[in-house]
Amino acid sequence: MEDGQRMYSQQGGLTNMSGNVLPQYNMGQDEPSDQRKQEIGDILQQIMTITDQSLDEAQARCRKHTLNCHRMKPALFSVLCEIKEKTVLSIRNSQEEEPPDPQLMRLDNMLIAEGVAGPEKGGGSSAAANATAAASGGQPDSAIEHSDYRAKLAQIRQIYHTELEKYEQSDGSEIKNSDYEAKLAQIRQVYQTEYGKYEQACNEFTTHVVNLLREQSRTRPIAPKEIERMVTIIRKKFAAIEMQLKQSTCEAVMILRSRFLDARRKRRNFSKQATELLNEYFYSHLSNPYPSEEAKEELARKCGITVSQVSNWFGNKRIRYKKNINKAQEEANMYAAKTAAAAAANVGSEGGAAGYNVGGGQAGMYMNLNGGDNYQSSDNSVGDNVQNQVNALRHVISQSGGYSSDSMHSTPASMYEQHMNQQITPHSRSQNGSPHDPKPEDSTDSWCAGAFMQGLDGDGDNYDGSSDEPGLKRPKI
DNA sequence: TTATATGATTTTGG
DNA sequence: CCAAAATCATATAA
Repeated sequence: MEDGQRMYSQQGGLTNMSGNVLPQYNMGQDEPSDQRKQEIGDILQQIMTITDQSLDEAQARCRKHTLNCHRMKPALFSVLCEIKEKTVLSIRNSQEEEPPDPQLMRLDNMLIAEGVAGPEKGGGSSAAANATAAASGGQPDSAIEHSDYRAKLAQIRQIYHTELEKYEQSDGSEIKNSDYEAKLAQIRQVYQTEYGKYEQACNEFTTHVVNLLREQSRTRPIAPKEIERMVTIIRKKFAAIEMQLKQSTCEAVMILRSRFLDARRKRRNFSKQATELLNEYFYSHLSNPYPSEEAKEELARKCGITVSQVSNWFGNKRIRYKKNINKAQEEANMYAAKTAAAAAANVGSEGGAAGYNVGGGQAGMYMNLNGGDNYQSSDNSVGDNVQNQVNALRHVISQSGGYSSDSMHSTPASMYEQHMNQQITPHSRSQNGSPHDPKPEDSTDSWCAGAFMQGLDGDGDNYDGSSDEPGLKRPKI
C-alpha cells in the first residue's frame, strides 16, 4: 500500500502533463470511498509489479488471450489506434508517396544499357563469376537484425572494392575485347547475386517485422495501416542498400569501360628505335614483308612492344607502302643505303645490298617504261582510279613485252626471290621456302604487284599525295 | 588551328 | 585465324 501511495503521488505530479483525465482521480481522492481506494490500489500494484512478472510463455499467452477476448477490446483498440494515429503517425503519413527516385532511375537505366541488369544477353558467363560469387560469401542469417543493414552494406562495398582492385591490377596494356566482356559478365554476375540476396533479405526482414507487428497487435494498438506504413519504411531503408548496390555496380562498369576505352583509344608512338628496327626489317624483306611468328616475336622483344603490335605495324606498313609507293620508296632507298653500308662491311653476305635496292630501282624502270603516257583519269574516284591504272598498265606492259617476256625482266619480288629463294603469296604462312621453285610470273600476285603498278603511273612526282583526293578519304564531318 | 602521321580497331574475304 | 582495306582517334608537325 505504501508503494501505491507513492505511486499515486507520483501520478499526481504528472497531472499537469496529462490534461483532463487525472483531475478525476484528484476528485476521487477528495471523496475517499474505501472500496474504490482498494481497487485503485490493486491496479496500481499490478502495474508496479508487471515488469517483475515472468515472461512465462503459457502465462503470457493466457493473459493475452484474456485481454484479447475482453469485450471492450475492439473499442479500446480502435480508440487507442486513433489517438496514436493523431499524435504520432499522422506526421509520417503526410510524407506522400514520393515519385521514384530519379537517381535510382538513372542507375537502372545505365545498368540496363550496359547489360548488367535486365534480360540475359547471351553468352555463358557462369565460369567467370564463380570465384566472385564464392567470395561474396552469403551468410544465410535467418534472424535478421537491425545491425545487418550496415553489415550488408559494408559487405557489398567490400565486394566491389575487391572487384575494382582486380581491374586495377590487370595489365593495362593488355585489355582486350574479351577481357572487357568477361569482366562485364563478372560484374553482372556479382550484381545479380547481390541483388538476389538483397531482395531475399528485404523480404525476410519485412515478413519478420510484419509477423512481429501482427503478433503485437493482439495486445497493442497497432492498426493494419500502421503495419503497412512500417513496411513502407522498411522498403525505403532497404532501397538505400539497393541504391548503394546499383551505384557501386555502375561505378565498376564505368571504371572498366573507361579503362577499356583508354586502352583502345590511346595511341602512343613507338620509340624511334623501335620504328627503326621495324623499318629495317620491312625494307630488307620488301619482297615479302610478312614476318613469321618467330620473327614477330623477336621484333616485338627488340622493340619492346607486343607481337600483335608488330602485326599491326606490318599490316599498316604494307597497306600504306602500297598506297604511296613513291614516297615509301625514297624511304626504302634510305634504309637500303643504310643496310647496304652495314652489309658492305660484312663481306660474306653476297648481294644483300642489291636486294635492298630492288624496290627503288624497279620503280624507276617502270617509270621509264611508262614514259609520257598518263593514265590518270581525273574524274574517277581513287579506288577506281587505281584499278584503271592497273588495267591500263597491264595493257601497256603487255604491249611492250609483257610480264612473261625476258625483256620485262622480273618484278622486284621475283628478283628478290632469286636471291632469297622465297615464296610469294602473302597467305603462305611459313617462311621456309616451298620445295618447288616459284616462277617469276607468279610474282604478279606478289603482295604489292598492284602497288608497283600504281607507283609507276605518271611521273611519280605528280602522283604524290594524290591519295588524299578531297572528299574521298576522311569525309570530314 | 589544321593537316598529316600513325597505332589500333573494324570490316571484309578467304 | 590471317591479311587487306577501311576507318577511327590521337599524336605531332605545320
